[in-house]
Amino acid sequence: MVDRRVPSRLRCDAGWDPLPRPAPRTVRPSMSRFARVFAESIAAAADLPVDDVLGLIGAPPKAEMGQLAFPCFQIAKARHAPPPKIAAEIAAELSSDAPFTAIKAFGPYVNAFLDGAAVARDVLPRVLAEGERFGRLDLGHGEAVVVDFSSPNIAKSFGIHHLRSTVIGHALVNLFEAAGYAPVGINHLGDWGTQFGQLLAIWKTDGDEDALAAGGIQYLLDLYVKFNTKLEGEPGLQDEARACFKALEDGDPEARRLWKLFRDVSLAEFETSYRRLGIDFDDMRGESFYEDKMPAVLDELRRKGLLKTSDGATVVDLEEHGLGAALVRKADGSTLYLTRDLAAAQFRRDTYRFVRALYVVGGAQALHFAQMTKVLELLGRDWAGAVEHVPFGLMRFKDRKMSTRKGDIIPLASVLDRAVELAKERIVEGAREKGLPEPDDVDGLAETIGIGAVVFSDLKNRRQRDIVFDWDEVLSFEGETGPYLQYTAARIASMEQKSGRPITTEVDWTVLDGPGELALCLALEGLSDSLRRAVAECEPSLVSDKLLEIASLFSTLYARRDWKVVSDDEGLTDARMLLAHAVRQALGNGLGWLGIQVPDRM
RNA sequence: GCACCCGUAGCUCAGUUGGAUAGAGCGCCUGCCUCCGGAGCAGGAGGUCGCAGGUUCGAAUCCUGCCGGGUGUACCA
Repeated sequence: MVDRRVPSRLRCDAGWDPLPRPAPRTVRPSMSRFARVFAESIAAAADLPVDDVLGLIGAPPKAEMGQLAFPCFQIAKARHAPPPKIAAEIAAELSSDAPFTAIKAFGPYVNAFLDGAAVARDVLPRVLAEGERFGRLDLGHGEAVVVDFSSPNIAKSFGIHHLRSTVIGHALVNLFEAAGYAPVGINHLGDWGTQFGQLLAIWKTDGDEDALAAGGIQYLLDLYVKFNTKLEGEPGLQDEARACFKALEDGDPEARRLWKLFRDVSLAEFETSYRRLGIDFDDMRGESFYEDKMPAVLDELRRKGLLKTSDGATVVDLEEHGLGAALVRKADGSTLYLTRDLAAAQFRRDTYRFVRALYVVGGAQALHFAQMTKVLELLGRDWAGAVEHVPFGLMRFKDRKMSTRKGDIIPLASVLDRAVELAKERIVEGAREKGLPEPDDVDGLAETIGIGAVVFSDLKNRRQRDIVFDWDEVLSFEGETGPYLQYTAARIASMEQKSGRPITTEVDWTVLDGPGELALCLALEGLSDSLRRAVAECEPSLVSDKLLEIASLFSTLYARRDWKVVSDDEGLTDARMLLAHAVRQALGNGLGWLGIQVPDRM
């Protein structure tokens, strides 16, 4: 079975070096187009390569110090002069033409002040024109990237611990799509393996098809727990399980029938959760699909002299690479998940011709993927470097230790249900308090908001961190949460409806030259850069951060007494409405990439 | 033992391709609904960036060694 999250207990004497990472995906953390203009003029003034300058440009700590900064320490050192002196000299040579209003030295830095009107005139029409395409990139040129994610075990319930792989993987699929790749979302279902034998073994004594039909996956889970309980007093049961799995492998009709039944029952429940999360896989092959493709892999390994026998088992010795021994066949002749993953990797390569193959799987399995990549390398696959484990931290639980063997899991559905329930209460309450009519589709809205909260609570964290599951945090709608972002967008949608004026770019840009508007336009401009970094690092939280920044900057403006979007001044209204609309567009696009819907009211 | 991940405010986390006085959210305290939706906004208190060295004009960021937590380390997946 392939449950990617279940801890493994392989043994390996030596440690291992992480494989060299594939070539860097990006060259520079490119900045806005304005940074480039700034860099070009500095490069000319100081006689330096533009790219070197661009790499050094950053943002000053405060808005009063401008929007772009160039530190002079390095050239000062090369030219044996004090940095402030160099900065002053460069600043003196630069003219502050548009889009800059001023360029001046601040100690050892040369800082540029951008013209808010010029920035707005540049950014906002693009947002309007590009609409849903705003922020997207063409880094991938339509090349295929396969993303293996979620990959739950059949016959076990879909727990909260599956959330991480599922939402991170889903976000990555969308992010790669937005960056111009052709992603293929793959759900590598754990529908094969020795644990199926356990289920079949306990079924013999305790199985009941009516109960299965009624209880669904919960019943299978109960059986699984029952097996483990019974095993303690009856060790022979393990052999029985092995025999059952053997029968399944050999095509015993009754075993196959039951296996298919278990599979269908489980899939039905998984589909419900996937549908709620808006996830649609491109490829749902289970491990069973690769059964007949493993002999070819083993054959090739043997032909290339990579196999060794060790204690009856067949292994690829990776000791010299610090990766221990990779087991590809057990002493009893049956295969392991490494063997299946090797067959699957080859199949994916043949089928999709990917340029990157991602595995969104917990960090606990780093060794497995390192071994897999190394074996592919030894087999001479020139695409081995494209195989990439995208690890994420463990989900732990606040109060208690969770044990799948005892059936002690929090079903994902119950977390979603609770979030949706709270969202519904909030909507109804909110409508009453504000004297607004209750929305037509309260349940649909609650679903969008509740699920948005759960999904974002995961995606705002950097992938590799372990996260502690905390109901209060996952179900929070305030602060840095999905509902906060949705709410910001919903308020704007509501204004657009009320104003009744069409969004236009025929506006007086000078009314948008305040520091708040400028910061906001630069944040909007930065959305695609967050996307660039997110796909380079397989890190959705980079987009989450940018969205929070955009929403927060807009909310600050919005809350000001002296800053109303809709006013008697039609010119001002049109300009601010365009800005607000751009914010809504950016939030909608970014949240969409993260797999979160945006309602137009809440 | 060895390897990998993590260690930043009371809590949850940004910041980690070296750059200016280390930033948010939650919680706590103070304000803000005659005015576009308060799921919001503003302000305050709160920090030896795990510890100790080192490199550097400059270190939360890079290097070394420790400490703490997590994970992995051959017939489960």
